[in-house]
Amino acid sequence: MDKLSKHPEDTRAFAVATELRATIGKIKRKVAGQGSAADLTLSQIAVVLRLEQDGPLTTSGLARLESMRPQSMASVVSALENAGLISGTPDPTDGRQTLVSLTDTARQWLREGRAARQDWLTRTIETRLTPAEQEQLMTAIGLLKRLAED
Amino acid sequence: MDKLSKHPEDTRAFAVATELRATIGKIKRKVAGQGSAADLTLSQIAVVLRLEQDGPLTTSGLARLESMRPQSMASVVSALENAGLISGTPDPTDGRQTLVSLTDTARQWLREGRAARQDWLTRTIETRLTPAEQEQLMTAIGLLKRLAED
DNA sequence: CTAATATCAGGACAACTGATATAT
DNA sequence: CATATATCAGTTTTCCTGATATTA
Repeated sequence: MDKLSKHPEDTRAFAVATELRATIGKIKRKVAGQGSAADLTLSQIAVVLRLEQDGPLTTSGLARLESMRPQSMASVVSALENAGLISGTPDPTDGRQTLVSLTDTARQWLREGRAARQDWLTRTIETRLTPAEQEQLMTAIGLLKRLAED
Repeated sequence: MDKLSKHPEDTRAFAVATELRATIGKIKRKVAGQGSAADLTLSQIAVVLRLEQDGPLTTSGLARLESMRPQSMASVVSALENAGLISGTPDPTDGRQTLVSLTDTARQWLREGRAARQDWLTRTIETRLTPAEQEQLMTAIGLLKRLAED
């Protein structure tokens, strides 16, 4: 086979990957630099969102789903617990596990989008992108999620 | 005005922002976890790309363009210098400044996409997205860049 | 005994802030 | 003197690895 010779698709994917890497880095810095939504980190927001979609999970389960070590997830979870957004209850059938779930505070926060107007990223998406472009971006986020799986 | 009442667009932008935050965090961890392209960090790749597009720049100029402190950019620049991808020459007209530019090695690296086939992100984009989806993603990256400016 | 979960301890990295020296 | 650049030093944040206890 000539798998080692140049393929146009290869270079295209490389260009997309390179641009993506550079842009993700910059956005992440921007977001971290601003106060951001209710002062949650990217990982913390990911956990809240995950619990909303999938229901109660253990720390290890969350770690697997978010491509993170259980020890790292533990600190994210404890930060959210201190913020009153999640609470853990021991699993009655398995003494090792602690099931983590959203508090009513967290659900209300999500439902009302309370932090939306103070959130730099939300404001920027609102002001710099047309509604059509916002939908385009949401579709692309679906593609990014696919890349992040496995 | 009723700017404080609920606007459907607000919640939509907030949803996009929340999904984007969560997904960016996960992708960044994935990319950092794998070896990645020639073992450059996201910031380092952003700098190489920036120099390719805009030509030689000072450390402070790069910091401004990438939304980073000059001190932080300095360490990125020195890492790239050690890797032989950029070189700095003192500005003859302004003794304070050092102009940073790409080496031939870096240009060749970009031109050939040499690291493409060992690069996790490139491989994943190739295998998990159709060519049409890759173009869709590239378009969305343009939108993300717009968000990251200013 | 093996596997999975949680947790404690220490470390690496990339960004930050503050302070200082130098050149314009 | 005011401004801009570069750099030194210390800190924070987020994630990592390694080791240990506990439960299934």
